Amino acid sequence: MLNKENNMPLYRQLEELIQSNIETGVWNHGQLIPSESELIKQFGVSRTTVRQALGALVSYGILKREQGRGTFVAESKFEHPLTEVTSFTRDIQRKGHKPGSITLFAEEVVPSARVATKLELKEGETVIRLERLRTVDGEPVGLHTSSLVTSLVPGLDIAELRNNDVSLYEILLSRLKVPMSEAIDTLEASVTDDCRSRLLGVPKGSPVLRVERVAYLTNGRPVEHGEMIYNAGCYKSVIRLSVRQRND
Amino acid sequence: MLNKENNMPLYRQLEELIQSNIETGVWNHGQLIPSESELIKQFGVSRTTVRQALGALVSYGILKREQGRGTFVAESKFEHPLTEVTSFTRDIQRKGHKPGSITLFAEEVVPSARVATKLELKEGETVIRLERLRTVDGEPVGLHTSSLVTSLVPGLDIAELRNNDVSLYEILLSRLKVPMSEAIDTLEASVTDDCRSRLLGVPKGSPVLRVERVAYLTNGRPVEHGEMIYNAGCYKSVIRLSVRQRND
DNA sequence: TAGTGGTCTAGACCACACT
DNA sequence: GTGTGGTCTAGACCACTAA
Repeated sequence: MLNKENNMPLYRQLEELIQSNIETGVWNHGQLIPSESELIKQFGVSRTTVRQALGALVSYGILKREQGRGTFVAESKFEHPLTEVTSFTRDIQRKGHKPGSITLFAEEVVPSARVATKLELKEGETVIRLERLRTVDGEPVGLHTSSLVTSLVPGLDIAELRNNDVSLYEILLSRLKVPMSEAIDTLEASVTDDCRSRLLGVPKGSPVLRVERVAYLTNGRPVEHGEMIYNAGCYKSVIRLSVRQRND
Repeated sequence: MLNKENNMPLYRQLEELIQSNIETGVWNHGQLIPSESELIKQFGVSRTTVRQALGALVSYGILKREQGRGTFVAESKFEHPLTEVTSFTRDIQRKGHKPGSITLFAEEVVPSARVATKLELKEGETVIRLERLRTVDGEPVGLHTSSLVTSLVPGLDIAELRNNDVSLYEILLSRLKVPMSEAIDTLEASVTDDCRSRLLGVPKGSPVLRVERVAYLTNGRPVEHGEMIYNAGCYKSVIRLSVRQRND
């Protein structure tokens, strides 16, 4: 089951194993999973390791713990813990629809002042700019513009980005030397201009959800600036928030 | 420093102590804090306990750990980890502005079918409905409608809610017997209808950010349904997302 | 009363950063 | 090499749930 020689820590392996048991339906939503002591026996690891794996899955909203009762697979209500950065492709697939993409632009360019500031770029630094029309089941729903700091994604092939079937995030995560750690999204309501109305196939001035994103590496460097514009009728953003008990 | 007789677990006490050291400026943003072994000596607890406290603060975005270097107070870039439910009042105050509220409606009512479904109510159950116009520095920016499950907030005084200076979340957190654990927000772009345009002082059909929220107790019961409508020009929603490293 | 998760201890070895 | 955080073990006692 678990492999101590593997590079991946035991708790991480256990985490994925439990998650795959849920995804493949071995354990169903709302059901009790084996107790900590059973998992200890079954996988031959210590309680700390088991609890580290369970704790991570609880924080993702995949499991729920109840003292004295046991650990349960969370109800599907909390199935999509979208406090993680997700790829549009995966997100739409998970909802049972077919994501699509039409690349409008993919070049190495000098960024606008706004993007350069957000990405903390020095004079003369360039970005790889990718503009795509995103579709769901063939219908246009949004416009994505990504600017990647060229120097942080060495060897990224622009021709590869033009391929309409690639997931930008999967390429990014596999290519980056320093891993990505987090992103700040700013969401606001807006209305379409002339050009975007035509691309999205809606009347000029239609409401859209505009999301601006800056993604950071674990060393704190910004690596991507993104702008996502979604047709209001087609796309909502769902976020799971935690309530921190305060004593102040 | 830490009190073993206290009801609050040691790691939780340590967590608050570290946080207060940051808030009072004992440790500054970007600075190194004492190492784990120093904290062990200083507070007379085990490494597990120290790491549990530090781990929580890291997950809140308050601390950053770097292997081989140490643990740092996060830069202010990530100071506001808005993957937590926040009160409008606190949120605006933190940005250095003056929040305000005008109560439009506060009564115990039979909820709409939509709200009853979201709150998983049985036939005949009532909610306490609170409608407020929210202001920042005196200007109207949003409309908040909250429906609280009456049976879960016993002793909640409706007259108290009419007071324009109360923070609903502070009242809720202090009154609930079962603590609140999380909320699901759904954000979308929309446009104002006639009535809302007048209240917000914008032309009919102006873009607004519409947020629908369902808040849950730790036992999984929904306790609040909220609808927040913000003037697009005045309010953006900022979210910090984590990137989960996947190996699939 | 038996079993569960919640907290805590005192160790151990490793990978990594700095000097 | 020394010190840091990352992972892991083998215990312990407690609070809570359910039979």
